[in-house]
Amino acid sequence: MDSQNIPEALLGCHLFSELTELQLDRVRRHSHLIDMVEGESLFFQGDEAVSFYLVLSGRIKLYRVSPDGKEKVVEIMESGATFAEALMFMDQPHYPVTATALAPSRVIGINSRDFKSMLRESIDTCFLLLGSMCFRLRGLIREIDALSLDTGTVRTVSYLLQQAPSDQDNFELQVAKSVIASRLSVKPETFSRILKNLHEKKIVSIDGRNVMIHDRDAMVSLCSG
Amino acid sequence: MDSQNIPEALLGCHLFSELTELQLDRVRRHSHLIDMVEGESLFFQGDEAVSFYLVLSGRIKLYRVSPDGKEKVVEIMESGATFAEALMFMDQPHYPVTATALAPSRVIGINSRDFKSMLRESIDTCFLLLGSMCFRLRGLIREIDALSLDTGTVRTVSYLLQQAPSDQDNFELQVAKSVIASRLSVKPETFSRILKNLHEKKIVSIDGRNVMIHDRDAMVSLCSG
DNA sequence: CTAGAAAATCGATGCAAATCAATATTTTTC
DNA sequence: GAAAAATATTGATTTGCATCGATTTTCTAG
Repeated sequence: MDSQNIPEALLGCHLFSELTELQLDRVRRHSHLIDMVEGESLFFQGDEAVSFYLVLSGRIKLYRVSPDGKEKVVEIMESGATFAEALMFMDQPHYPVTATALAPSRVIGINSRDFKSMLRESIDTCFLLLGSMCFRLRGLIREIDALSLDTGTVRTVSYLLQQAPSDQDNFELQVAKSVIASRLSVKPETFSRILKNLHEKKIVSIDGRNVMIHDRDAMVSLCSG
Repeated sequence: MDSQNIPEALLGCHLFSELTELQLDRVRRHSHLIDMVEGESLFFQGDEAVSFYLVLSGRIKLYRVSPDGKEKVVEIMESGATFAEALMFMDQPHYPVTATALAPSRVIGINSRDFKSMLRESIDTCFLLLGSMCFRLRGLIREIDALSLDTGTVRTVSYLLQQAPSDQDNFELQVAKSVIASRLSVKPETFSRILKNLHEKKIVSIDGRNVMIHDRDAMVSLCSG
């Protein structure tokens, strides 16, 4: 894929849906395609934020590292998702997280400065961006809720329910358990024990990355008290 | 204060600083002044979000209630702050928190729908709003950090440092300890014990709502590992 | 296919914070 | 200024999760 194809990829993305052909072309000229191998990092926490990103394929984990080296996965971005676009509006933007590929991935990097100047000509896109930031805010509030009011088990069950296709009880974990554990703010050992416990209670079956939900009702009731 | 004075109050607020006289006037016509007594609620979690708010005086706590009735204070809004403005950009906006006055308070409620339509004519205000949402996002990420990586003691010390005027070691807690405890996601009992512990270590003195910082360095080093 | 590395699991133990229960203190109200 | 109500503190106990160390299982590269 050469950069001529970037506009097509952009077309599929909500955020660019209100742009004119001319504007899209301008975005394209200030974008670059990046192929990443597993383990490769797009940027590190604290780096100056010059671009934001759209995931075309693969999976990128966004995580924070505390002063004493502990890491916490904030989010796992999949195909179609954009990230770091909110930073455009900060005075001195620095990435608040590190972005590392969990699998071979392809992303488009878009120059923030240029995109921002273009935003001035598309109030509709501005509104889309506001909408997506609002959505993200809501997600973070939920996360805070979960961290302060729920136990690790409840967070785990919510995660499984969220991952499970609503009409199917059998599915595969898309990322390593240790990554999920970090995402849920529990240690891998604890995560393992929680899954074992759910297994013993015949609520789910776990076989490697394969998950089988046996008792959805029990899971739902676990989440709501 | 009658509603003629609303524009003046608005002028002091960052969010309205880029509006023309005409636009400000339009905001005024779709705003209403609300006086609240302590304990009165502006809206409840789940209510349809028709307005956003600017605090003129007093103090408003924003908190979430879990299905089993536990409550968690997300934020305490003080004079000059706006809140719920992000919701404007949601499809079916419902307040994600309950807003209750902690003291007699005066707020301005601004109709979201109207303000949003006006935003279309002020891209600068749009950008301000994007900036403030970005700022809020950053705050929430920090909060998640603190909840998943820090202990209650660290969160407490951070809070005290944040509340303390930088040039003064003596200050007063502005809200009830139980509210602060909820804000920090610890039980009141635990908060009390943490303060006692800090006192025993001669790091702070606590006398009722009066706080005296003795060892700022110790506090800073507690926060960074 | 196999060796080495990485990830996941398991058992034992320790610690932070919640819970339950009782008392003390401050604030409000008449 | 006393009684009532709301807040805050203290003590004893339990719970959830982290930690550490040791295996076992799964992945991956040669």
